[in-house]
Amino acid sequence: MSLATDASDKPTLYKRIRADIEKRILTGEWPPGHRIPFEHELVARYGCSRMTVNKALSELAQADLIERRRRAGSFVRRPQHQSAVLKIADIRAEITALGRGYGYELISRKLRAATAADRERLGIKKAGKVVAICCRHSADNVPFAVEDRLIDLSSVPSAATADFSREPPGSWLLHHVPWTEAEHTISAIVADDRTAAALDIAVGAPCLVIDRYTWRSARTITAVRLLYPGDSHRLVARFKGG
Amino acid sequence: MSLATDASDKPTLYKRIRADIEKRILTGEWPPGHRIPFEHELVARYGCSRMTVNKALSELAQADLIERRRRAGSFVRRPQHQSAVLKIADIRAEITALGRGYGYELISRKLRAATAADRERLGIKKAGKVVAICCRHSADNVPFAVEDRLIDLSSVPSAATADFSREPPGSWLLHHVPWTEAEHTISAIVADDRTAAALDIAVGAPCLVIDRYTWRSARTITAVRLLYPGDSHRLVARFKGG
DNA sequence: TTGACTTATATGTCTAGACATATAATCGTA
DNA sequence: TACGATTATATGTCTAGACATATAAGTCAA
Repeated sequence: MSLATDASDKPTLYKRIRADIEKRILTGEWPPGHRIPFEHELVARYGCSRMTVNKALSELAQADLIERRRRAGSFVRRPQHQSAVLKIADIRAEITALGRGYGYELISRKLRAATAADRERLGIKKAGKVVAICCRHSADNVPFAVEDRLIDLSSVPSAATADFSREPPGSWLLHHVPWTEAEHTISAIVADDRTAAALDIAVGAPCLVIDRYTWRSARTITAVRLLYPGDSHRLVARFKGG
Repeated sequence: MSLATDASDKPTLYKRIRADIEKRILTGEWPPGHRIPFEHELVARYGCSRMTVNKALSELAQADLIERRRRAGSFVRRPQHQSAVLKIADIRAEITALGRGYGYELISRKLRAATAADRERLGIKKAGKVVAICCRHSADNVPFAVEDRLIDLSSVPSAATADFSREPPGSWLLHHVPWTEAEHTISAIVADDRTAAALDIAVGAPCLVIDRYTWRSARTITAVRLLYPGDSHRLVARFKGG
């Protein structure tokens, strides 16, 4: 998410070249398929060495804004409408970023041998221990989301002794577990009795559901289901053609 | 030392350096916060010039895998909170990809001067004409989603004469409008009478809502609201660190 | 017309330097 | 001890070249 045309920092030459081209692409002046000037033409125009131009173009290519073809030149890529970047922030960070007071409440925490249901949810086969956590996040004392999480202790042994009564498990994991892969499934349900009570909404009110499975090198770390009041919470996925 | 994961294509040196580092990060060998070797150390290890090492590190920085700090060195970044790639395919393509029969039905199409509500929805101030479209997508003759769309004709004049009785507006726009930015907002509602009838579900059943605003260079092109039956449709967002 | 061969050329990668600049560390002083 | 000035150093940017390589385009023969 990097190439914003930042006017704040002093622009170096290659950044200016990159920004110039980016602007022409984004405004539609150079539509998809358009051949952008050859490196040697840009060298002449900006009066710099080829490496400088090359760096600008390489970054645009890495960002999928242009496509470079040997002997043929560099071309503006077609927008790829089928993907968008969905930012799902850590809930505490999300609420804090909104300038609202973050509240956290641990509802239950159980350490147990994985049941058949646990194993299925985590996609693991061997027996082992898990931590099951249920908690609630609130913003300015209004329920924001309820979280139902399972952590595989064989993947994250230190979660057994972590103090989740103060720190939300999501934040803790973010700081204790290195790079991961994850899959999110987003759906909608209507609130049942228990959910309605936890979120302080009416039974039958819509809820947004995010199921997230996180793993590292083919090993499931945690499975979590987040329930948000559907009419008040919104997930925003920003997309920039590419 | 490092084994090439793919022996098929000949890896260049800077790509090998980048891959070596990336691997150590992804496996957790170099956890978040870990300082990776200085450029001059990598220069010594790989026996190349500093520019070659610099190119590898710059790309890793552009991909947000590492953070570079002057005088201090380069450090492994924390996983990007939870940014995920959300695949929102063109609905026709999505249904076809599932091997199901795609059905499309134009419910209404109106060309009108933008009302105050239209202008607010599109975020435009000046008066102008818009096309309002309501349509339904189905898979194997089962309602899949209803679409409620507004297109700003001052941005896309050709939409006035496009034939939306055969081709869904989403597909049409994809092929006729160049580079865009978009923002998706995902929420949940319960079906009202009209929605329930259109989707052939019960009143009060949960629905997943996607509101998408598409613009080009600060100019809104189209605003669309898609309603899916919440218990049958799911959005999947896959995420991979880096 | 078609296929095989040749050539021209734009990009891909790399070098061995250079100076700029932000800042972590150190040192000196109040 | 606290704070301001100095220094050392890693990264940031850039140059003027070099050779490699994929491939569009042209050439020629069957």
